[in-house]
Amino acid sequence: MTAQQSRAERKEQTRRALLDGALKLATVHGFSGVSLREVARAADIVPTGFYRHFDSLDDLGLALVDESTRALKNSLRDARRGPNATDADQRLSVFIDNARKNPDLFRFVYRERYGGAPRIRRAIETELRLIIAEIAIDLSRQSTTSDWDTEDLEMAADLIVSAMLDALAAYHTANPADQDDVLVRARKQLRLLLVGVAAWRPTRD
Amino acid sequence: MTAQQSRAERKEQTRRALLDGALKLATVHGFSGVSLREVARAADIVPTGFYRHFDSLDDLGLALVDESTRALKNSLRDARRGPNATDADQRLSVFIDNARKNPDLFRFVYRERYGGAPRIRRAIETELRLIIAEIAIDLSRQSTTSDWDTEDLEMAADLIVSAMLDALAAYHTANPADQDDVLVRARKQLRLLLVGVAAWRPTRD
DNA sequence: TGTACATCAGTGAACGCGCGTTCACTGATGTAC
DNA sequence: TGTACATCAGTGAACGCGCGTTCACTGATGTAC
Repeated sequence: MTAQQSRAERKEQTRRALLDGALKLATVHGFSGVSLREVARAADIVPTGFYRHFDSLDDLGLALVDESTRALKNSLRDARRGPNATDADQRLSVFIDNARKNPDLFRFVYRERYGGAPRIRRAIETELRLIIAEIAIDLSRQSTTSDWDTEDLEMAADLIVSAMLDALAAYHTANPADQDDVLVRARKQLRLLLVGVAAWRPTRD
Repeated sequence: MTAQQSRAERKEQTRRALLDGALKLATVHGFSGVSLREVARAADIVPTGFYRHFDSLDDLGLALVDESTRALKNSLRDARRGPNATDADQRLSVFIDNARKNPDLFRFVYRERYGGAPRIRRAIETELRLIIAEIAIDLSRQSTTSDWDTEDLEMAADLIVSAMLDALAAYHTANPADQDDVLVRARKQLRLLLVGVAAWRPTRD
């Protein structure tokens, strides 16, 4: 071996370039508007070289689902574990700061959640359900939810996750001058949701 | 004039067939995955005939934004005006019943809201803002919101609209056996939101 | 360390296909007189 | 009511283009001895 990088290392680099290129292109016209040839071009390989890395664009999309939902999960965990994690405003700030570091990944989640191809939509829905379950467990530690069952905890967690994704979408859409307003609104929304959780009582129906 | 229908009437019929065909095709791979030729085929005209009705697929898409957001607005109005409109559960039932009558139209709204082409996304966002403003006015009539300003009313209305769209998406995705569970959850979510609105207090920040 | 062979990431030509759009057209519907 | 002309929804051929996928290939990297 004479090169600085092994064959495997360079293959991995190309794979990353394909993933990054596809993610970037997906922000323009959505993932289903991305072509294999475009992605190959972005990664500086010939179209046929794509197949050394993925069986199809759909497969690459599923890899992006993995990466993007992992990033989302980690950001939400961070938000719950950071300093002052008991303060909803602080939590939102940590989450948004994280999301800002890799906007394309987060955009991928909320865009493809409903807008994508069936396989990708389903994969995202599955991952979101896991994230929701995690947040539900977190909610169950609050004193006001001691008599809630799992289903109710998840319905509240679902509301929180969707609201955060919507807030992120609004944040990305707003022009820079309005982004602070979007954050203020998102903060109020999160507070309203938590107030709702504190006041809501399960009913028998 | 010898025919049963005037030229204008038949043109209008073809236009409808184009809109309906495009809407149906959009449920499969999203509106940006729909081709002009497919749409023409669905309406039983030759591809070039399309241009007698729309300048481009994007223009047809904007017409669909109009129709779908109008349907959404009307359903939400219905829900607020029906019998027992003071009962959140009743409201949700009316809304879902309406939505069930034309699932493709409502699906178009939540899919293209984030997943669509830029012009379409922007058009939907504009229409949703109007709907949110309408609901905000409605919220302002509740006694608990007497000291809220417009911005706060809209942040709550925003939360309600997004939650309803998410609930609809979940409803459409669920297999028939689970759809009732989805409705139960949506009902609880709406109640939680309204409890939140009743308990939330504007803060000065 | 040197040689012979295997692996395999990326190449490049070629294919058939559906796409959006142009253009000149047809023939039924509509209008003026 | 009848005739002559205008309108215009839909036609059909043609175009150049980017697409996904096949295939046999090259040459650098890796491995066995």
